[in-house]
Amino acid sequence: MDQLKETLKGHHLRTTTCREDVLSTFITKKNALSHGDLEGALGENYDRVTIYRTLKTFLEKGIIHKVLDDEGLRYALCSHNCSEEQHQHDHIHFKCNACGETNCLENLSIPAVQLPAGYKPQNFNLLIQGTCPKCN
Amino acid sequence: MDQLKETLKGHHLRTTTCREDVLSTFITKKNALSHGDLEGALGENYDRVTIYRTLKTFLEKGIIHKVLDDEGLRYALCSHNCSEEQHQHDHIHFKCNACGETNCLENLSIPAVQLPAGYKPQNFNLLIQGTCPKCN
DNA sequence: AAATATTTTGCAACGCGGTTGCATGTAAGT
DNA sequence: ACTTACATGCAACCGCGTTGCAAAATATTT
Repeated sequence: MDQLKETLKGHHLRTTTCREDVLSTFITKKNALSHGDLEGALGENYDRVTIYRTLKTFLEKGIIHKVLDDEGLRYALCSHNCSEEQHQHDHIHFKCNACGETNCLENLSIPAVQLPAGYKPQNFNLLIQGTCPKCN
Repeated sequence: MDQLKETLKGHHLRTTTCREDVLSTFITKKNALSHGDLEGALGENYDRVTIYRTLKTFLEKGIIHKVLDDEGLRYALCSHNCSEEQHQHDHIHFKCNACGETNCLENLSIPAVQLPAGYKPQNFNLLIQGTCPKCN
């Protein structure tokens, strides 16, 4: 059975060509994508709104996660298989100021931070900006 | 001489009532503010556009900085006197999921992260979400 | 294989956040 | 007080994202 269909079914989603194409785009381009990126790649075939809705359902089902950015929202594949119930919440992303790409740094964990008394942290989001290996 | 006027002059800005009021709002409310927050507080007196432009100039002059958020852009006062040339770039912000407030954690420094080879970091932005002391 | 129930898509329209152009008003230097 | 340079208000506009609804596609049942 097709890999894409399998992933969609695993998250209790009907397989449609739009969902397959969006998922496929996330897999081949590995960096974080904005709605505009996807519209640029697939906009000929699908309506803007459909892409928005696809992103929304993928978010809800735990297939992708939001990526914080200083200039707009992006999305990236969840590494460990997240589901609707359980979600891996800590992320480190690196944004290259030269090429503009944002990538997840999967294997890093966020070091402990000494919070002042009374603060109860639930999840962490670290955005590091600089120059990536390709642009050095 | 007035504190507000002095700060504005220090950053080479003309003193206008709008700038004084926006700056004053940032000082009294201590948390990060969105444009909407400011419009709610001062909207009777000033045009939306003027508030946008005030935020933009404050950003450029180093009086405030952007605060990343999962649902929209906010701004907060720069702690150490930043200027147009020099800017303190590392920030830790805590967003309370209960009351919705976002605050800068000024005295913390971001712990070192072991980046893969080739990545050259320039600045760090850490967003921690959870529950703040007031909402515990 | 055909019929049904359910979900997804496309289209149009809308709302919100933010920006730009331009004429008027205001602050600061002489 | 006069002048110059900058700041404001207004109107219009753009882009991102959402919603309602009818038509199309998917999955399920017989």
